[in-house]
Amino acid sequence: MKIATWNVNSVLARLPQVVRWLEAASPDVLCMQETKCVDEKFPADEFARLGYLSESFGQTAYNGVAIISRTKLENVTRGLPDDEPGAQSRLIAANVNGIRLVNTYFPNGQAVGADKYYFKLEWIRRLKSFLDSSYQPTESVLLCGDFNIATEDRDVHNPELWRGRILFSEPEKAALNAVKEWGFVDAFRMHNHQDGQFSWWDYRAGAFRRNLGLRIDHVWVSGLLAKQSKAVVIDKEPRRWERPSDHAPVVAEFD
DNA sequence: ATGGTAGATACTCTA
Repeated sequence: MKIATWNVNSVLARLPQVVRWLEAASPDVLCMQETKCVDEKFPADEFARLGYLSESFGQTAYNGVAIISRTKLENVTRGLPDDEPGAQSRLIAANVNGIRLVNTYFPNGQAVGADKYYFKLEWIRRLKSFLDSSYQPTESVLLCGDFNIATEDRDVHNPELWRGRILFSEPEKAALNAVKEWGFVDAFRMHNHQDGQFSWWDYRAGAFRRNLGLRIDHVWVSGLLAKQSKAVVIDKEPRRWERPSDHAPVVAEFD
C-alpha cells in the first residue's frame, strides 16, 4: 500500500502535474495540502477518471486539504473539534484499509513572534489534544502533511542560517515534539539517514537548482504501521517539471 | 541585508 502526501499549492493550478504524477507513481492514497479551492470546485471528476474517490475540506484562496483514494474512505472528519466556526481548513481525517489517516496543513507562522506564529503554536497544541482524545497509540494511525517545521539540523540546508527562524525555531520544534510523543515515529527517518533530503524549496533565487531546501513535509506513523513500513521516498521529479508546486510528494509504502 | 517567485483575489495577502 502506497500513501503519499503533497502540498500542491493550488489543486486547480496544479491539476496537470498532479494527474501526471498520479499516472506515473500510482499511489493508493494521496493526501494534498494547500488545495486553495472550495469543495464545490474540487476536481473530483478528474480524479474519478483515474480511479480515485475524493474527500475535500477546502476554502477560498488559502489553505485547504483533501484525500483521494483508490479504496473507500470512511469516518471522514474535517477540522479540529475545537475549531471556531469558519476556521481555516487545515485537517481532514479518514479511515482507509484499516488505517486512520490524519492529513494536516500546519500553519506557516510567518515569522517568529508574529500573531500567526502564536496561532501556529496553539494550533499544534490543539492537534495534540485531538490525537490524545481521539486515538490510541495501539491503533494504526498515520499523521502526514505539510507540518511547516523542520525537526533536525539534517533537515535544513543551512542550520546556522535557519536556527531560531520560522519553520526551525525551538518553540515550534518543542510543540511538534509533544505531538510526536503521542506515539509517532518519523517514517522517513526509519529508512533514510542522510542530510540534504528536502521536500520544499522556495520558488525564489534558484533554491531548487541549488538544493537550498527544508524537509517540512512528513509521514509519521504509530507503532503498528512502523512495523509495516517498507520505504519512504521524497519524489523530486515533479519539482523539476514546468509550473511545479514548491513542494515535492513524499511517498510511504507499507506491507 | 535585501530581494528574489507563485497563486488567488481583487489592487493585497500569504507563503
